Amino acid sequence: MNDLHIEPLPNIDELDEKILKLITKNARIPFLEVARECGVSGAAIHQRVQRLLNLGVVSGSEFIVNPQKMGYFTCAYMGIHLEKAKFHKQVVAELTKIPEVVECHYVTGTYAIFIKVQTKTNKHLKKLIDEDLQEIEGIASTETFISLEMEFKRQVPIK
Amino acid sequence: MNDLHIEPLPNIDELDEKILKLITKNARIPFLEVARECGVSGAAIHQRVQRLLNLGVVSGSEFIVNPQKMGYFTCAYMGIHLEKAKFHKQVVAELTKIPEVVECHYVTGTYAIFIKVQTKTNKHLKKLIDEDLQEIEGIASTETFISLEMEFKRQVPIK
DNA sequence: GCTGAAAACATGAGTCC
DNA sequence: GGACTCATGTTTTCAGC
Repeated sequence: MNDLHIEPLPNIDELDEKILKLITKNARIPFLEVARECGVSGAAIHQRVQRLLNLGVVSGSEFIVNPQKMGYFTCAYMGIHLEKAKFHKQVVAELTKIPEVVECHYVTGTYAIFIKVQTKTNKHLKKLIDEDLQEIEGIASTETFISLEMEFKRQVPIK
Repeated sequence: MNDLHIEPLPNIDELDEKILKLITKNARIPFLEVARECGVSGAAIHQRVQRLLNLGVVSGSEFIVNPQKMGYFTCAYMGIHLEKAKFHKQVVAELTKIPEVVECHYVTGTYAIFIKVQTKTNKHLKKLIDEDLQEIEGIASTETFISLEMEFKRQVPIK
């Protein structure tokens, strides 16, 4: 995001929506199955998906890892206070280097930065806070909200 | 999660890790390509992925929608205070019905519930707060952190 | 922007260590 | 148990409309 232009939204027709609904639930669904549902050829689906990728409407596909099965049992959100706003960029650069930080947002309000972390245990989280986060130059303080359970997670509504 | 047992972690060997690294970045990568990278047959990859699915190590696959391209320009995190803890379940049930609420966590600390919302505009967010959230029985108050920019997002580290 | 056909790939069954 | 081969159906590409 190096410019402030507002680009017009891509035209998404009903066929695109139908395709999106299917492929956002299962990235490896056979395109022929999508094609049959939509009453067009498999190649048409392939072209549409390619177009949606080119437009940036979909940014790719992922297999979703279950953190718990990988031994990451603690999930937490953290609000970060900075000493000065100008530290923002370098703090984000440092946060990027910590693999347990899985999400990072520039926010307004009480905090300057908001992150999501996944650690193996609560002890691991404590270590991350004390040894990694508090050592980053520019971070004044942090506040932690431990997620005891993720109730649900989904994507933006498609019409 | 209806029981409190701690299950042993699945055994993930180096081949599994190599596979995970590839398919979590691109769910539609040809398994034969993965196979070539790993020096095994395509069927072996297919079997391994199937096993990882059965074990729950991966919970499926998704094409990732870019909210901005769908006209959802405002992203916010919200902390929710409840009048009483016992309202928890019914509040979550109500939140589930609001499609703009894309994530919902049961948390400890300042808030009882923590959510992520995607709305088209700030005005849409205001409307959501005033007309939807504040109307839910059991919600005492909410606090909003608007994300001005998502700096990064990734999955749990795979070794 | 869609179709149809050909080459590359995914998937499942059966087989061999 | 885990990987291989083979057969069938799917994805992907591209010429043609």
